[in-house]
Amino acid sequence: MKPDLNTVIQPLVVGLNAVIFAASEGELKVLVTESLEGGEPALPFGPFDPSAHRTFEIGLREWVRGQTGFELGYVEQLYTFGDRGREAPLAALAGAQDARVLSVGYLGLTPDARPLNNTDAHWDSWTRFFPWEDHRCGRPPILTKVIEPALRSWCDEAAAPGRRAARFDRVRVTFGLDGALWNEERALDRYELLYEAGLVAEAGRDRGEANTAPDGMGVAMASDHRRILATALSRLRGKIKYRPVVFELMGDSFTLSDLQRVVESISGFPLHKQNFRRALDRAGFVAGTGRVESQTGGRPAELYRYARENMTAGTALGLSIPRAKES
Amino acid sequence: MKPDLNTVIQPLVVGLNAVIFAASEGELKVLVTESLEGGEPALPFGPFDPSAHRTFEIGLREWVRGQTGFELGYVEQLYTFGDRGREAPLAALAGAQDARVLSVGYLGLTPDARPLNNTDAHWDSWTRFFPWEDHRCGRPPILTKVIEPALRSWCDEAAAPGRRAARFDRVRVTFGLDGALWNEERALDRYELLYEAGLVAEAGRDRGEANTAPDGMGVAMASDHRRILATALSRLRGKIKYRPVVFELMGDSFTLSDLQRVVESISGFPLHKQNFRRALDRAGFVAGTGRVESQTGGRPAELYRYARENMTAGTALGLSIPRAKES
DNA sequence: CCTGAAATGCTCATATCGAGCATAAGTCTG
DNA sequence: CAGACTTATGCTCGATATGAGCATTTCAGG
Repeated sequence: MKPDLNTVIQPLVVGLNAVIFAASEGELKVLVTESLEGGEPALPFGPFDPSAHRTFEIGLREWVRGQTGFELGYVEQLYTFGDRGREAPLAALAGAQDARVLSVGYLGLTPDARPLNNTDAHWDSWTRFFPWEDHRCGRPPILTKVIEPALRSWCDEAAAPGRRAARFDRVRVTFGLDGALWNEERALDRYELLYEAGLVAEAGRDRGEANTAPDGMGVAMASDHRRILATALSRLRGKIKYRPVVFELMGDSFTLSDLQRVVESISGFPLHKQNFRRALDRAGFVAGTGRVESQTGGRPAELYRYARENMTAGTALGLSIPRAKES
Repeated sequence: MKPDLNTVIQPLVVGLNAVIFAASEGELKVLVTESLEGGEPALPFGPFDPSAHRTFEIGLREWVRGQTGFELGYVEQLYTFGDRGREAPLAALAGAQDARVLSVGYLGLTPDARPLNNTDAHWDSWTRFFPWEDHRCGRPPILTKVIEPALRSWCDEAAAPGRRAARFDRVRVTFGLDGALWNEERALDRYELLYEAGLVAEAGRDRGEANTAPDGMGVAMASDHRRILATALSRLRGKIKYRPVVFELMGDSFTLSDLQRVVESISGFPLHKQNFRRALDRAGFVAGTGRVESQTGGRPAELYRYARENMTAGTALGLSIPRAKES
């Protein structure tokens, strides 16, 4: 159990992958770049330069500032991805075919999706990549029409009856079939299951086989970037429930409906408006500014701001997400 | 925003640090090794060999199996630690002074703390490293007598009044002073704050300065291992609330009091026995076996087992932790 | 001025939580 | 061997939170 470090100095490439979220017009957007060869959109990737950066986080912030000109608010490490096989496209691109690529994934939040200059990156709604995760207007048809039947037959493909049952149980819980509840935080599990079942384009691509993914299963991303994005979405969906991180996505002042729309866009579910407000009220997260926003189409809404000063009271630290009835 | 991988091929050393928890006699134990030079206990460290292991997790499981002879149940990635400065002790030991050491921290759970053969590792209660985190017999005296006064004067040391207030707010929330609640999941925040305030021995050591830590502040660990352990404890404390991971620490059958003692040992708080049982009941986590355990000192307790089959029902996936009244 | 749209205020049944009382079934002690 | 002690287990009760929906307010536009 003694460290034996000499044996592990190897060609390793370490980079940072950032999932940077912003909100604009009540939609959660993610920063993606379309420039990579192969035509697949990718997450921004930044080299980690050990000699220049004392910590990952400092490296990330600096690189984002340099590339996009804006400052990241909240930053959190997601996961370190190091499976063999994931590196092929990137390593080849860098002329380092034999290197193993590790990437440390980070989640970053920033208040507004300001236009980006001098880059090939742009803001894109996450729903483009995970259409089955957006239940704001009811259960997405793709779930019922395509995914469920495909997953059920994937279960039946398993050889042993025991494995069939195990597969089905997993499908049942992750996708909320047959009475189980859909848990929005399981976005990563769902993506991984779809990948295993060959229902997303990356599955065939990574094995060098034909694409078995049905239409409408969202846009594939380079390397394992869609998995990283799913990790970020799952993390964010969980996090907003016990930390007031949504406010990192809001501007200085916002209406409660704005805030609700952003939370709905994150969680992928419609919320019960009155109960959402009651929960906000109880938590003391927001304070009215007195000013109003009149461009609402109805009664003007009061503008609120994040009540940072109340945050130290520290009873409840998260948002409650009171789901509205289905559909 | 294009990847520029050539610049990042550098002397990087990547290893795995495992925080392996087990429960014995109702106490949460962690696997530590005392063999490193310097005399400080350390977490088990395993090299990550990219050519041998397809994924981190496979590498970790194999290495733990080889070193200790037991199988890890639940495994979860914690965090990737890569701050400059953390590597000095390890890198020097490996004769690679100029290398940057990254380590991917993992949390592993295993049912029983079986004796270890052929290693210098042993099981140790986590309370040895974080005495201020154990509130099972009331608020630890060290908090009131040593930590609180020291932190308050650390706040006063700040130059600007604004910084003083900011420091104090942070102390207040993390340590639950002046009406704020103690949140057991903030174990990492508390350790980091104590480190910043120079109240743990690692703080002075890492800066090459004199030790300013008071007595009774727990045992220091090599490198940043105590921080990694704090990360693991925080993660585990959070996790048991929304995933039934405690059962990975229990044997095949156990009494409800056994289970409660383990949860109390993890969370560091006494639980309300009846409410704990009610919550277990509602969740359907356990099923009676009919057998009883008579060595309880009182009325014999029924032996229960983890009801894995109910887990797929999937309404509530975590344990509720009904705290008992303070002291 | 009337109507539609959204914001905001309030009520009610139900589920959950924290706390404590009561009873059961063993061991230990004199 | 009875009574004390210890731990397990069952049950109740009030306070609080949650899900759902009704009612009212306040604007823009015709």
